[in-house]
Amino acid sequence: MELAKSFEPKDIEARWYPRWEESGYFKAGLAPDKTANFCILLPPPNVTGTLHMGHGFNQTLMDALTRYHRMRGDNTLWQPGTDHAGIATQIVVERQLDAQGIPRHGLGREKFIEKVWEWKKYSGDTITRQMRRLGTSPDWSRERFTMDEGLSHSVTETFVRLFNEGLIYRGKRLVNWDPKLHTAVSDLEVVQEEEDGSMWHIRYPLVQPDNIHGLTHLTVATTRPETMLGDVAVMVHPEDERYKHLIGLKVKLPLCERDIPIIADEYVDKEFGTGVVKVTPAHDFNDYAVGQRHKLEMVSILTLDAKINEHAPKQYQGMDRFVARKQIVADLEAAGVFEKAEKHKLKVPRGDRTGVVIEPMLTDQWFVAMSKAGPQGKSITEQALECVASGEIKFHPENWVNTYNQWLNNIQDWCISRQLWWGHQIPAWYGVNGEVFVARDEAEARNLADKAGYAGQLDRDNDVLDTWFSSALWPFSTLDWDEGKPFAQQNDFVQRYLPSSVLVTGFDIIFFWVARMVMMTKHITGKIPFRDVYVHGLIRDAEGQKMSKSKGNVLDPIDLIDGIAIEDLVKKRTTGLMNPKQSEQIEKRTRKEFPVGIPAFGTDALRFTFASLASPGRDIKFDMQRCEGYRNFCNKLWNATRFVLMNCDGRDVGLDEKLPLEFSAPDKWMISVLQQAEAGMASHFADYRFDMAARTVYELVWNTYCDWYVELAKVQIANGNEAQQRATRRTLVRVLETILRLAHPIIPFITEELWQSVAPLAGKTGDSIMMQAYPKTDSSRIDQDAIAQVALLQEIITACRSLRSEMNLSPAQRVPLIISYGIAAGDAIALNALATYISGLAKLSEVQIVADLPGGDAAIAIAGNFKLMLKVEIDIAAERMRLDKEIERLQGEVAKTQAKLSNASFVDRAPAAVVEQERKRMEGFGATVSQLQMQRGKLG
RNA sequence: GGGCGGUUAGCUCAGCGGUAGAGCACUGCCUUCACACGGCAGGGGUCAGGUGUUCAAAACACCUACCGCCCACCA
Repeated sequence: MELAKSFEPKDIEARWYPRWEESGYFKAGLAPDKTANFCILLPPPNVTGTLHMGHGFNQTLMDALTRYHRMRGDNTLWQPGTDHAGIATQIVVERQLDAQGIPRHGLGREKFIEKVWEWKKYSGDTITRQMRRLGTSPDWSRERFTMDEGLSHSVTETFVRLFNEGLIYRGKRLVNWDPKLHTAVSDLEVVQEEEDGSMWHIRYPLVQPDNIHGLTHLTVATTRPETMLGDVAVMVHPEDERYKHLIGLKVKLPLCERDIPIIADEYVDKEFGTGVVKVTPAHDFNDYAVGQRHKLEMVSILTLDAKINEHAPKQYQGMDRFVARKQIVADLEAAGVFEKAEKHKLKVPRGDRTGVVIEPMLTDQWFVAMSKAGPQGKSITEQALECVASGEIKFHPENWVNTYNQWLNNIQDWCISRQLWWGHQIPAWYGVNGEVFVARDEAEARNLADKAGYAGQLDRDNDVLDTWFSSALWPFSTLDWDEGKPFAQQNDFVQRYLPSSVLVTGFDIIFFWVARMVMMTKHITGKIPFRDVYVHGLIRDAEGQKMSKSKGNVLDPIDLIDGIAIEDLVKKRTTGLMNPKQSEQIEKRTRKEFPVGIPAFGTDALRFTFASLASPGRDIKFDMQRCEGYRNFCNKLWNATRFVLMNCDGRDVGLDEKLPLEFSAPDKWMISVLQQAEAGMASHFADYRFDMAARTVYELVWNTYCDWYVELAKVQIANGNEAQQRATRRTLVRVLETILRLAHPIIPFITEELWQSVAPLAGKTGDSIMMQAYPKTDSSRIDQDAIAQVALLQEIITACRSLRSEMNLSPAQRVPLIISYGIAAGDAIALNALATYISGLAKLSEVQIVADLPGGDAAIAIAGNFKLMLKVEIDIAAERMRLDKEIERLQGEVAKTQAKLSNASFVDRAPAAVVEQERKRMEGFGATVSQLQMQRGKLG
């Protein structure tokens, strides 16, 4: 069976994935003989559509780890699943219904949820199909969804337990309200953006005359004049000389004609604005706190869709908040109490999903008490901080601990109720008089009600939980944790895989998800959710921009795998836009960036790209050219294998251990470098340095194996005796087989395909590379002598090739080389052993080894202790110049090392090895310079 | 206001105390019997600036400039 001339990934991928999956290779083993466990939780993708590049990146890294540990022989579980993503999914489905002219409310809750489940099926299937295309190897038989029965059970149990522990409570609080979605959102779902606005100065007339300073009014400054309709006081700093005598008096609230008190509060900054602040407790978080302190009334003046309500003067009722703002400013002006408007930059809170301005709104909501001590005597926040402080949970890179701690140390209670339809309905039932019964189901609620002496009707809370509430339970809910049992009595999977080994995630969800998993898992199970948190950067486009539909710069990982024609790409990017006006610009940009579309790179090339981009840092610019480079790399590996098979298949590759083997220095060198690469891979995987792992493989395959070893092996096969040829073929095959296993976690498809042909020649049996042992380094096979010999060989060959190139010799033209070993006659023997290699790789007609170079004009180079002379006609003037240049460069080096060595404190204080190294360098440079100068002298 | 990153070859980025590196791009030569998705040889950098620490700094410390991100209740 012969390999195709170049690597064509498509068929290979289509063939291997189903075979792996059907063979059950992805299944989490519970082999009793395996003691080490490895587990990764897939951050469940939202069922809002399809996977994007970020997922592809994240999943590639996890799959590499999973395959690595599986090959190492660990009991390995990669736990897959998807997230119902409450708000996000509801928005997607609503938008679809909208397009069909069906309003959500018209449909009714039950029907709507049916529609969402239909969508969930579609999206979930798409996601798992995409993951399969990426070659990921999670245990699909354990796939979970956050709204599965089992996981929903965990949600209810957790909610009830936290409620009973007093860690979940309900209350009327000021919360972030999204007037478009009609739901409360958490602090994290609000983004503060700096925008241009105005600061309006408004005069509030004093009710009583000011006998001391003779003021007639107080001027307040506000960025939101419409909220004045809900003002219940104005406040000043208690020590403010301008106003302190007015404290306790009243001002008249313009437009409303209410009298409101002047109060004193330290919160006021005397230097800012006018030093007088209006107080609107129902529509501002600061004012809410002030209101609490001063026991002020709360006047809510907005409806849930942010229109002015009945608590405001008639003329404003029903007006949208921004319309009302304009009207109010105009009315204030007319009333003569408007002083001025100044330009002002302010932070505007917007909903992260809708982009509309968030309104602080007084509503009944459920909260998790973040800082209240639970039954363990500590708050869940304290517990979460301790898990990291104690080192039980480690962040990689470490500095993310700061971010984590900082957030937890400033945390507010978590608003977990959402006024949505899609999600886990809150397990609380209400009596007609406001009685609250939190229970697992209605029967239990009834029971509680009976005990409390309430026999009336029970209505379940309509709200659902924040989607992150169920995500926070992911580490144990997916393992079928049984809330009724202690850890020791939990099932085998919990025993093995809680905590999991590592969480692989982007830094954007440290707060949303990572911290909350730690809090909830620790509180409910007593265990940490994972030992390591590997935090990676976020994939951006080639310009560093976030990829988003509205920017039209989204790339689909599948399009990089299969390729996509430009017309299709344009269509994909311009359909379904929220703002169709962007279409033209997006099309223009897309055509400019991808004039001919995207070629098919294949999964392996994409995965290799992801791995090599995984350097620690924040932004990762995705450059398609890199992908192309790694596609080329795959092709290189493919062709190297082709070469090996052409030379070894059907030949004696040393399978018979009784036959003699004669290993050369290059063979031993290759095996040595392989050991070093194996050690490198182990440490790179341990450190989550996928970039380094990819680089190690790249260099091993391309620079070491292909560029040097294969070329040297050609010489050995052509010139060696039987035992040497056998050893060469054996080394070629076995090193290649090992390389394939080393690379498999990153590039699974090509390595599997090639391994099938290479493995038998290497004496390996097995159905799949993914079930083979991962190569482990054996330092006893590192041969320093061979390494030194090949280094010299490379130096000589490179020097010859440089000379050839400088002489403008055609690669086909074979010329004679003379090497002088000078005074060290012993080196002649070593040289003799290398002569055939030099001749072969430097395209020489012959290699003469002599004590001293003959006279005559020729091209000269120095390598190690040897002088090399190419016997060719030379342009004497050019050769003089070349030598002068080289001498000059080397003299610079000599001067530099000389300066170092003549520095007494360097010689005294630097480690001896460093000094010795410098000395050697200088000697080397010095010797080379004098040799070259001699030659230069001959040229006159 | 607090915190965290970044600034290294034209581009994208490694390196994070001991001779400035890779990939891509660029130049020259080559259809050499694995690979033109290739081979060989090259050009290209006062490692943002400054001050320290050190025998030695791209790397460590401090400061400055610019870029970026996260958190935070200045109306």
